[in-house]
Amino acid sequence: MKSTTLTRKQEICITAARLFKQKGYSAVTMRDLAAEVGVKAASLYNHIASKEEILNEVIVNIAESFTEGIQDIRLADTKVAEKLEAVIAQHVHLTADNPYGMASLNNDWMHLGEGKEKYLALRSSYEQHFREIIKEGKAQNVLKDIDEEVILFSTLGTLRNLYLWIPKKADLQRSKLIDSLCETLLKGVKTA
Amino acid sequence: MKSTTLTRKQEICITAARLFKQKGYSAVTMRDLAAEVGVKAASLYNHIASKEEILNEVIVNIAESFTEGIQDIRLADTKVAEKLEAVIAQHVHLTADNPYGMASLNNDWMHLGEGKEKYLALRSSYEQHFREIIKEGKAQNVLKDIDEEVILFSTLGTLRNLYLWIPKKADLQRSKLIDSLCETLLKGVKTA
DNA sequence: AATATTAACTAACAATCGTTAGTTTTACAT
DNA sequence: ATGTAAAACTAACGATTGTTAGTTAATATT
Repeated sequence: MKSTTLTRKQEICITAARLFKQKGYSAVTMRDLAAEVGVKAASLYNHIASKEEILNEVIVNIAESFTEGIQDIRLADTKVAEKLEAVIAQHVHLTADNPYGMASLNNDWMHLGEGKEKYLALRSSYEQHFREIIKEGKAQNVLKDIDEEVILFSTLGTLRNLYLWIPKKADLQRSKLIDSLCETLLKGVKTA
Repeated sequence: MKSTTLTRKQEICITAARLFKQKGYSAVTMRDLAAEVGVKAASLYNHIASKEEILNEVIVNIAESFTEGIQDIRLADTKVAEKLEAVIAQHVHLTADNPYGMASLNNDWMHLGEGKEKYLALRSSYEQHFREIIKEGKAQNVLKDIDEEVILFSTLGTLRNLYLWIPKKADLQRSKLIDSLCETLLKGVKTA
């Protein structure tokens, strides 16, 4: 049943993510969502088990992409500087592909039920991989001797907010954006 | 009636901000809030007019502090580099003084009713002042020729997330944090 | 001590919430 | 054409929402 056209369930989840970004998970009712899909609320339950399952669907997939991606980057046989650029590039790409989902991931993860532990584990793992790359950079003297946590959260802080302005700057090409972010985010922490 | 001890209304708003950070405005019920204050839900209405008024109280005050602050910074008779550092320092101070309120400001402003326009105007004004400082910096060749919007949102992205990790790093002194952030955020965009 | 004000309480309201049950329509394979 | 399964519908449920009404206890003022 793999198809190029969207499953109804996928359509529901994509629409839900867009609404979640606008008002937050708790403020979006199943009737809101149904109206946006063009259907009555009860009909949604032919495709999904609960409101919470939608949130899971929206968040966990992205979280997995991020964590798997940064793991590959970290283990790759490349220089630290390239790894850092690759992390930034991954953030731009995944965010541009799904800015609404990123909003949910950032703001509504606490409303996950069963999946919350899994999400938190993925996020923790992501941050740990990032930290290790930074440590490697400092050990090789590629990065300045700035507090690791400051580097980590300063960089992540910017990257996690990408979802807020990538949609506004549709004209801004990804490659240009990645270059600018590398310049802005990395020049302050690199030694050379 | 000015007093050093907290008004009951202030206590309610402070408690509310803490809950809003944990679960978001929509997911916090008046009964949740009342229980946390140690009172029944109906009693809250002896001090506040509505749930929405609490959100207004929480958000608009901070937004005003930010906008007034950056206006003073911009108009001050100091070098651009010092202005940028002052902006970062203000963010650290206001966030450390009220991390819960900052969370509401970032995530729940869309649930403002009557006060939403005012908030949006304040935010727009804040960003405009920031942009002007950046323009000044580029004109004086203090800042590199990077897209203004990238500089603005990259820096703001980090600063707006401060509320998430300042509470976790209580040991990290403000002055040290400000120095690290100036180094991390500004070295990438400054010419020298 | 008597009075007025503040702030707590109980009880309940209308509205809306996520969700379920039961039924009808739609679409497709035979 | 007929039968079957997917997906839409209407109606309603119990729970919870923000809020109001009416009342009582505590505090301050006279």
